[in-house]
Amino acid sequence: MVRPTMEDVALRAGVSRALVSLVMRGSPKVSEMRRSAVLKAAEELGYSPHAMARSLASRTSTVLGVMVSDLHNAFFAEVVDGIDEVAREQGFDIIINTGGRSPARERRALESLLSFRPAGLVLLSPVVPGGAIGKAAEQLPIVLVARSSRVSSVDTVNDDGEVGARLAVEHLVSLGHQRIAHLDGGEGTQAGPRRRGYVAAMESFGLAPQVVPSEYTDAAGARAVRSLIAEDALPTAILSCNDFNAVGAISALEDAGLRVPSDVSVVGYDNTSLAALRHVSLTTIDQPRAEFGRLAADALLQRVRSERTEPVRHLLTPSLVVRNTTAPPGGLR
Amino acid sequence: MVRPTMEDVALRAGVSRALVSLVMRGSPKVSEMRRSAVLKAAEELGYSPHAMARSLASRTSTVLGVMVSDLHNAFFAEVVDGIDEVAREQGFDIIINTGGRSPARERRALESLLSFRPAGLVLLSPVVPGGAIGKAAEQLPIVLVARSSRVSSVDTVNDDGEVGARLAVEHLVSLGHQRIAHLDGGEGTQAGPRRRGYVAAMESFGLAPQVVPSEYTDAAGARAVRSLIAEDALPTAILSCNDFNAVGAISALEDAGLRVPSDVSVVGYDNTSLAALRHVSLTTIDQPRAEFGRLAADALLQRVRSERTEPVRHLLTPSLVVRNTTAPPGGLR
DNA sequence: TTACAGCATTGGAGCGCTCCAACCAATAGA
DNA sequence: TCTATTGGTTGGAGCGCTCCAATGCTGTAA
Repeated sequence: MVRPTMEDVALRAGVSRALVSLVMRGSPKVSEMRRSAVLKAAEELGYSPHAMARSLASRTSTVLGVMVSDLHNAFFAEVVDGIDEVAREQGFDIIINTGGRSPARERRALESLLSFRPAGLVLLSPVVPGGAIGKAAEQLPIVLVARSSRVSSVDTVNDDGEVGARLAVEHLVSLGHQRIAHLDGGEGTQAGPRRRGYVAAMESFGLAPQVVPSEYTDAAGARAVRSLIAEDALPTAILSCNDFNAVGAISALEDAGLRVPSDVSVVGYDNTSLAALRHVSLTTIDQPRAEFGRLAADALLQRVRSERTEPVRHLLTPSLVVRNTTAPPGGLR
Repeated sequence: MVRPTMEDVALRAGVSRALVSLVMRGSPKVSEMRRSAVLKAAEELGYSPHAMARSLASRTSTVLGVMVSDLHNAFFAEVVDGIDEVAREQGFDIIINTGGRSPARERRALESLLSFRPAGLVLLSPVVPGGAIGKAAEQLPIVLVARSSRVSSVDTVNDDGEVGARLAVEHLVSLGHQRIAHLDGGEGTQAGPRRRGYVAAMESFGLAPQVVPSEYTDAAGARAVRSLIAEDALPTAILSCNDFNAVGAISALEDAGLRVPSDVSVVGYDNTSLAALRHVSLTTIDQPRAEFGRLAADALLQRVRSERTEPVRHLLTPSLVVRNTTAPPGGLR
């Protein structure tokens, strides 16, 4: 249960502690003979450097902290993959902590992450108030993903929800739809841009927008569709605020004896793994998630290396993924 | 960008560094007067303790490392929730790292986690060879979740796949099914117990087991069903190795013009959020995931506090969740 | 009065490492 | 021959903290 230290390795290799340190950091000014002797001793003892002592002594860190607001959402997993890829390439490690969607828990996660004095922090769709982020940003570089900020010391990476919604509308219009409703995400992150993009796109085609209040869950999607049916206001196509909502909408449509896509077309948003299941096969808007992560890590590392001080605002363009829930409206066939 | 140290707080509060340390650790032997003076100074300076320096000096850690083999799988998110809950209660923090399902990456993640010298480690369904785990177990307490081990210094928490499979078979038999096939998980973790439980349960009812090779994906489930149809060997009920496989199976059945559950019943395994979607509404086997996490954290903390040395092997009992993909076989109605 | 607890407080050593100035050949230049 | 130069190596200080033995106090018993 007790790990060997540099001192032990030095003793065994018959050199000084400082020399072991040089070898461990891959310094070029060590003779081949000593280097191999040190490496051998380290191997035999099962030595590996103590990251904390190292970071304490060097007053630097090779760790990037990542706070994931919700581990249950696979969206973030892919962003983390992107971050990890870039961090690894540049010799950084990442540690993750989760906020469980609750501001209090998130705050604690942030504190915990900060107590490790990482080189920088990526916050994935955080729900803590902006003030807390601004305060943390005084201590280290911070990048926000899927959340905007006006703080100039903070970089942001987001998808362009307006473009995504427009893509969906254009797709539906090109299929011949004119009555297209939007099941709105309400307070949810990114619901605003998606709604605005939908309304703008509809108006640009001279069509009347129909925004239906809803939420980011399948139950909410189903509820919204039932209310549309009850009011006899069912359109020929639906643009949901996300994939879960879309799946709920589809199931309510089917319950009502309607068929997707022959009677009603449905488009989701996010291209979650759910959408790709053949049983669902949902037409949806894809966001380049891994790219989010890569750009976030790049931006962060630039700040860490003090290569840049002006903020960066990445706005990535989403793309349309056509599957089997969209078709021309029934009347046109 | 520079955080204040204990020295700064001590200076401002007009006390010694050691006294600040006592206050920060909530020692009872500090006069109320000094305590509030220190707290006030800390507050004003925005001081928070340096976790690494603390752990270096105290030769202890209040951090638990968690390695998640696959962040994309929501299964682990709930286990992490359970770990987090218990750790927090007992004054520990957790840091997460991910192995991305690849042994090489996982090894690196393990190294990275170890370099922080955490008090202990929870490995969620790791794919690294047992040797690496055993070696790490010489350095700190380790608990394995969703993976078994014979190493006596390692605790394990698993679900009883045999019981789960039996529950599914019993449910189907009670509905009147006699021809029940199992779409097998092959090499996947926990596929073995599930298969054994299925075979044993079938035999205990005097029924002939029908094990069909498959995998833990929806595409594999669909493929397996198509091959059953092609061979004219379709049973009246299917027990899939997991939920994804089940959803794939359902979609292939529907493609073939069969209806679920009136023509064929399908049971999944894992009770993922997918299964709960109304569009899917899958009968499945639920594992107490958060409980996995809680037990794992408890076991780990016992070891950390040296309260126990003999290994613990938790085997949790799963339960059946009946939804809308199972019904009596068509012939009986 | 002295002695002795008991309590709050403090300085110093040390955790495992990095960094720096100093050092020591061995070789090169004059 | 003497002085520089260079490449390799080393001891010591110090990162922010904890822990411990020692210190100064007050209050109480002898």
